[in-house]
Amino acid sequence: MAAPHPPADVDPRVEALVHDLIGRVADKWTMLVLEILEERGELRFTELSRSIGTISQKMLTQTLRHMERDGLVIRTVHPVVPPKVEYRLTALGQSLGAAFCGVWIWAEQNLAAVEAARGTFDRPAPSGG
Amino acid sequence: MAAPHPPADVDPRVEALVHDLIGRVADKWTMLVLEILEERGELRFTELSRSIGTISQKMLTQTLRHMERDGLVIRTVHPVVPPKVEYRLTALGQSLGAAFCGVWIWAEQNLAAVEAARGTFDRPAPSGG
DNA sequence: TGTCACGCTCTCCTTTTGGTAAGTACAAAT
DNA sequence: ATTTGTACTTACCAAAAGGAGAGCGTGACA
Repeated sequence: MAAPHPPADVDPRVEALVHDLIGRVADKWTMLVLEILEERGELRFTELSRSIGTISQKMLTQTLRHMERDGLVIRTVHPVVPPKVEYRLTALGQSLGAAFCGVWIWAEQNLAAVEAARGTFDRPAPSGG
Repeated sequence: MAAPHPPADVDPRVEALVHDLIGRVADKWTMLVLEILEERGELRFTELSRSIGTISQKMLTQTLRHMERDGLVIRTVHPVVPPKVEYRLTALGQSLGAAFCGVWIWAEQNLAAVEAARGTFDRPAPSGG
């Protein structure tokens, strides 16, 4: 009998690596960049920056570098002045975007439920008085 | 016609809330707890702690409290001594676990690809010399 | 009497995260 | 000569994350 959901890791080394990878990839900024690039195709640095809205240059650069290193995005530098650099997803990046799709959908569908739960939790304990 | 992947948010407020929720829920420890509770059902605090292995008491408590607040886990306190507290997923927690399933699978399937990409990226730039 | 177990909670400390602001290179426009 | 625009990079600083370890309450057990 297999586990119902995650295909049970037989190898603990693999499990550790997967956990590590998840920790790296399940990052707020990474997920945002992934989503935007998936929707809009190829974008320049500042376009990306404006699309996200709240990210600092530093974090965007850092996030994009990590994603490039992990093989999720392709960085194309056009040797012009002023500089022009474009980013787009690799096939790997697209597949990760697709994998996260379920989480986006979950978040959209269950936003109200989470907020309701928080409301209940935060309310001063009704101790039947 | 729906968008191919993430069902395009019409409402920017919803989008912002979703981003916030994602940021909260796509946390390393949350994902680990979710996975373990999904696989093993109801567990006590120390069982959970041992299952994860590398988490500190402080972080486990904190993670579980957040998850409880968000309606992802149920915390059952048995009034015995020494204390006995059990945690299990709510339906909401289970659905989130299912949503993350795709990400676990992606990580398992693409671990090698990511490592290969890193190797290439980290290698001293081959400048055709 | 003393120890142990459990599930915290608290304090102290280090590491990491992330924002702001300034600097850089250079061509075209003014 | 000065300004503008792009895509960074660096230095500095504040806040948050997160680990280590002590303390707590208390009943069973030695």
